[in-house]
Amino acid sequence: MTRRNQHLTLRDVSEASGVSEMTVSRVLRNRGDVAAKTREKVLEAARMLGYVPNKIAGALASNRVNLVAVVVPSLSNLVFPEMLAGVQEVLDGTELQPVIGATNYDPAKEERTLFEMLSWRPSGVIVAGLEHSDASRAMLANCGVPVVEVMDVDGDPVDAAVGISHWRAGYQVGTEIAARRYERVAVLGTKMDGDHRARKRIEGLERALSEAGIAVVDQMAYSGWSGFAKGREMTTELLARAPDVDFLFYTNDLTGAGGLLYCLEKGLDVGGALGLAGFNAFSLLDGLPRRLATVDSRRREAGQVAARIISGTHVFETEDRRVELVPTFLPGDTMRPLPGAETG
Amino acid sequence: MTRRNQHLTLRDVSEASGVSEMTVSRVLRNRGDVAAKTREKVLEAARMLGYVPNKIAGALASNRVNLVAVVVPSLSNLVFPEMLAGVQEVLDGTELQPVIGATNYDPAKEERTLFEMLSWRPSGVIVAGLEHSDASRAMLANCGVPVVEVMDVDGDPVDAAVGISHWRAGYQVGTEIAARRYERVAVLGTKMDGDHRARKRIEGLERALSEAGIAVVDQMAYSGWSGFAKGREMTTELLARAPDVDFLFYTNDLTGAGGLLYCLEKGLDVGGALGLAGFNAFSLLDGLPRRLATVDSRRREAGQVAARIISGTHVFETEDRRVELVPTFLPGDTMRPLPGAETG
DNA sequence: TTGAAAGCGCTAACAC
DNA sequence: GTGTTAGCGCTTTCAA
Repeated sequence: MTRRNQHLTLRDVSEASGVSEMTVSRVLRNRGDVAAKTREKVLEAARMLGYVPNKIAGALASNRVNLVAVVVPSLSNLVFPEMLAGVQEVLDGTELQPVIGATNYDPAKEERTLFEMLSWRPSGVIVAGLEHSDASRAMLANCGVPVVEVMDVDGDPVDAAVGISHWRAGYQVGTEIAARRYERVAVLGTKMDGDHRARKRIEGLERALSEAGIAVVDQMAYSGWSGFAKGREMTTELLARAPDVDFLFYTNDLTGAGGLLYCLEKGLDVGGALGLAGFNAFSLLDGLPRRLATVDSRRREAGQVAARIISGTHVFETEDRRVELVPTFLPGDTMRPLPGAETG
Repeated sequence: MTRRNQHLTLRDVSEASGVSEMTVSRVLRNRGDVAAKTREKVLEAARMLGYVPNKIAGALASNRVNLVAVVVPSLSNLVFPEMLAGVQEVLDGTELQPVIGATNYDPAKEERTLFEMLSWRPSGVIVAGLEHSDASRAMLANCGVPVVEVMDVDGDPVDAAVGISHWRAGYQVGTEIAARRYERVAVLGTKMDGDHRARKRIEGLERALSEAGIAVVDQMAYSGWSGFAKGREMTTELLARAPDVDFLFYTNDLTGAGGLLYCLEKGLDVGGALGLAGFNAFSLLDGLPRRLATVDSRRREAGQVAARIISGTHVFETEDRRVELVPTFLPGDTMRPLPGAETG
């Protein structure tokens, strides 16, 4: 063996089939006109040998890479896999392939991941959020391919942006709370610096409440991972120190569900005197004892649209390459009815 | 502009710094001896220009690719992101980068994804499960890099395998059920053909039960996505048609949690006359009204070990390149105590 | 310590 | 319809 490595090359297929490398290449890419008989010979040889093309060489020669870089903070938070599912769904109908990287909510890690991915010269970049380091923004601005910032539109996109406005979603929840005459609202959120979307939701909520003359009477943040237990803990603690609150807004459905379970156990009048709301509309949670009020943040669609933008099949309606999706408020069973609404 | 594309090349950096391309390359890779002054000039020029190296050309020239292909059935099922977290955690300490692909539990899609990924000549492959099409197995066997099949060891690995034995995990649950004198067990599982691990758990469970002379009195499978609602539905239906069952085994914690909530609402004697168990030990669910009996399937560790195998830092104890992790049974509060056990 | 030449495996462009 | 030639941007190798 004098071969540099164990991989087969076009040349091997060429020799095995008695067809020139170039024609072999054409067959394997379904390009140009190749005689049916030649094609057969080539495919047969390739199959027999178990030839796997070398995309690296192909990409270098053609200056085309069918990879789309997708950068998310985390895969453990379900919202990101759900967005990715939307991306994959759309890209599956194209030649493009997603390459996924996680940053752990760390801007420096994001910067490194982007650099690494851009050095593979992808055909597009999808990145969660609008907040990035200056260096990251510079890379994105200069990478020469479409860049879509997803799951948020509150800010200044480098190129395109797709998602809901978390600020407005929070604002809407605030108006719904106010309309239902809740008056002493507490916010149970996250301590994570990197979670800009949760922060924006809270800001929107606070604005709506303050416009309605309602106070946020208490606020609590946790660090670490979201789960039922965290929602329980926070709720226990919060109700202990502010027993007169009448509404609990959780920035996340999972902690909200934990809080809901806790409140039900304690026999609190959930959906009546005490209102509860989460955020994200995780379908996983359908089937809780009560449907938690929540907001569908439309992350799957965000992924779909982002993928369409990258693949060039999206038509922008506005000229600023921003696609604002409309979040859906779902009152569930944990907020009292609007005053004046009919009751069955 | 006569440039083919907008990307900067080593040559640009070379010209800007007045240093040969070769030396620029050395500086940018921290290779060989370069005078401190030269190094400075080069780094300065690269930074000023915003040079991003072209890994495609680099990989072709060096025949080295720092990518690890990771192929999983789904990202929506939390077990896979959790395994991926383990992979990422370990690879973060190396030069290697994971590239993730999802197959949607479809062997044909898996085959295509593997082919696609292998054509990028990764340094290693991590793939979930031991069941693959013949073509997939052939590709894996011949790809010339380490291949780790994760999250299962019941079968014949192509190369290395890391994970728990789902059969034995199921068997263990069965012995725990038998030891607690439950006698009429029902299994609530999945219809998905591709979910071999769930199937193996059920088989192990059935074996343990039959050895103990216990019948599986009913079985039910759902299709589609796992969530609380599915657990509720199945439980409702099952208890209607087999009201005398005394144990419900769910192949999945999420459906198990739905069932648990349902049974509690109905006032059933959960943890006493009626036993319940799920599988996977999702920490997200800590904080349910009762801790659901479950089994930790150690998927994060599986990812970690797989990544260590790929990066060459794992030392095998046996010679068959199989690492069997031991699942942990967690009785929670939904199974009655062992007979003869002390009660507080 | 630095540079020049050759070539990685493929495809674009053009010739036949 | 098929083959030939050149070269993608980098790294390996060897020479200075």
